[in-house]
Amino acid sequence: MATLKQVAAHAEVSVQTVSNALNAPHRLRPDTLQRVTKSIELLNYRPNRNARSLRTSAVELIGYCVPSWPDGQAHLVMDQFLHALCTAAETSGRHILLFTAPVGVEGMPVYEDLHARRLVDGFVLSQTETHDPRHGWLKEQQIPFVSFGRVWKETTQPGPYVDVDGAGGCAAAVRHLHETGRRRIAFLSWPKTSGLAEDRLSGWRAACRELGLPTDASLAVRCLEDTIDQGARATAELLDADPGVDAIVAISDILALGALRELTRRGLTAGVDVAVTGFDDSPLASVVSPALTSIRQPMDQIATELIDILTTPATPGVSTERLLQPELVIRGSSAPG
Amino acid sequence: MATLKQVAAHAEVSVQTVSNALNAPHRLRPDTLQRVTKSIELLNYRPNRNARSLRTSAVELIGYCVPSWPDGQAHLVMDQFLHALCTAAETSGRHILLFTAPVGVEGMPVYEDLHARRLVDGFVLSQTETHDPRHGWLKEQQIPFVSFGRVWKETTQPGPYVDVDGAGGCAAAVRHLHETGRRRIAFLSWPKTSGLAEDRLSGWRAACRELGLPTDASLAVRCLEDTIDQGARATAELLDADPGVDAIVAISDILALGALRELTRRGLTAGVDVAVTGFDDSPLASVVSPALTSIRQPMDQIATELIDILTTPATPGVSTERLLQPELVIRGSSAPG
DNA sequence: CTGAAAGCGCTTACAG
DNA sequence: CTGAAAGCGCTTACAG
Repeated sequence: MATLKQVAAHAEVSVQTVSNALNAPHRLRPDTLQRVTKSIELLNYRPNRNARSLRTSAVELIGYCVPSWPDGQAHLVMDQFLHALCTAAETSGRHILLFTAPVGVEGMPVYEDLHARRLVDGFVLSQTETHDPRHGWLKEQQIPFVSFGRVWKETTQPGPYVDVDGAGGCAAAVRHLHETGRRRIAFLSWPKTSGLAEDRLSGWRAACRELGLPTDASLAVRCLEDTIDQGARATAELLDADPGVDAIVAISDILALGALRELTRRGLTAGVDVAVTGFDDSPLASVVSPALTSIRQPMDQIATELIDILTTPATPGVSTERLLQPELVIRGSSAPG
Repeated sequence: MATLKQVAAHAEVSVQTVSNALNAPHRLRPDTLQRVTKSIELLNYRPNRNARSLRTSAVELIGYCVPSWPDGQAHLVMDQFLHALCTAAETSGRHILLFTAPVGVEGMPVYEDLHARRLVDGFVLSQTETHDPRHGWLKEQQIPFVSFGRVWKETTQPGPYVDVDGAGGCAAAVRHLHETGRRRIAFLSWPKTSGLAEDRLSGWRAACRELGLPTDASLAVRCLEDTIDQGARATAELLDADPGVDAIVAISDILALGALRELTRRGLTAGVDVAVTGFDDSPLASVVSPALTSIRQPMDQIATELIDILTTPATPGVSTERLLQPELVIRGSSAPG
């Protein structure tokens, strides 16, 4: 493995000059630069990142805690997110370091340790929970971070974030359903304790009101778990109580799949008799039949913004609170043919 | 941020002694050790990993290339795998570094670069393909790696691997179905070009023969894509051609879900009229109704073995080719009630 | 059991 | 535009 020193000897310049050739090429005379570059290639030289990091005290590594899930709960878009995050990090010359940590405040010593030992420069948080304690903790410790997702039920956000406008997404789904002739649109939701659920629900309610559609309490159903069974059961209750329902906006693809199953069981055709939409545009959406209309989070953009915020020094006038618009992907479950 | 030097000054010993307190505590007199330990805690000292790595030229980081998937293809157990891999790495004092790379041999410069710049000590490969070029390339470059999955259609494996006995898993599924009274067991597979598919298929065939069950060519159906639609279509063809089929072993959970859908469509009850099994025990398996019997890969053990092989110096007599047995998780789709 | 010293491979003021 | 030198924070023979 060649070192700076060897390259310098080979090119007959000082190590400083080789370093400059790599990090500030404009400082070299073109002929010197070319000579040095040639030696670098010839010796197949690669700067040792550890030496560099030791000197600059920047490791160009970003920590991300791999979520762990209760049994049967899937994170169907995690591979999309990780891929996007990784790509965005690489575009800025960085990489993602994965780690595990206990949920909540118990996990914070792990974050602190990784940062103190200089394994990472900062963190990307996700799976933000209502009253998530991590953000405030990291802020207090002055450890750099950015959050994918707002901290719900806080008056002010405890740090920079990127998030998707769930209310906007659900409102767009309602408008699409209205345009295609639906007039009694139900909402399949999660428990009230979820800030995420309340956000999305509010989008459904606002859009329905705007369009003069009903928003009876009975049209908004809560599922305790994010499973197909729960989605199917809630749909059954909904249709039993109110046979006039002609569309269902589900807060997740999984619940939407449950709705589709219940429709099939009743001999109804999704997209014809009752329209259904999901959320996340997970791989499942395009794999069922009819394919599921779903609200897609712009993963690449999310990842780019996260890395941008984390790696750009705070600039007055540049907001570090960014709300992105999701995209409604229309398929057969809401628009047959 | 405290340094070794500061801790040494505080404890009134040399830096060497502090270093020993951390890395070889048995070398210190108990009272010295205690004094040093106290100073470490008091100053909240954490060794700088970059300095250590520069000195020892080991970064304790393992590279893993995040797979990217064609649209609609999900990797439903990737989060389980990553979580297990991360945990196993941490148990050995290491971490996972994520990166992206082009598929096949085009990606190799990325691997080489990461290793040359000392961002990682070695690699864990997965998503092994038939005639995968990566293994041989890394071996030639003497870059440490271990593979999750054999390289199919090679006579000898080009390096250490951990894999799951797909044939054994499918054979276990067949035996379970036979025990519960099934006598005409079909197999839902992928194209012949997939070594993985041939392995699993061979287990189905061997177990059927052993039990005196039919293995007609018409009982083994190929699906071109791993989608629910394809699984449903193949199941329809199968049942049309051979109404006597009373069980289906599917090579993936997705295809199994397709089979379940087709059974429902025909008014048949999965687990009663026709038994169905899947592969991977993905989160989907427990989310459908009836829940899906599936062949579970032992992710924690896989991850532990991978990290063990990668971090243990080659020892004569210790095999670095490890084939693990999957576990059949029995649910309603093959055993109602 | 403990200490003084060299060196891992870089970057960066500073001087010429 | 280029070079000599210090130093980032560790580990590790070596000597006492």
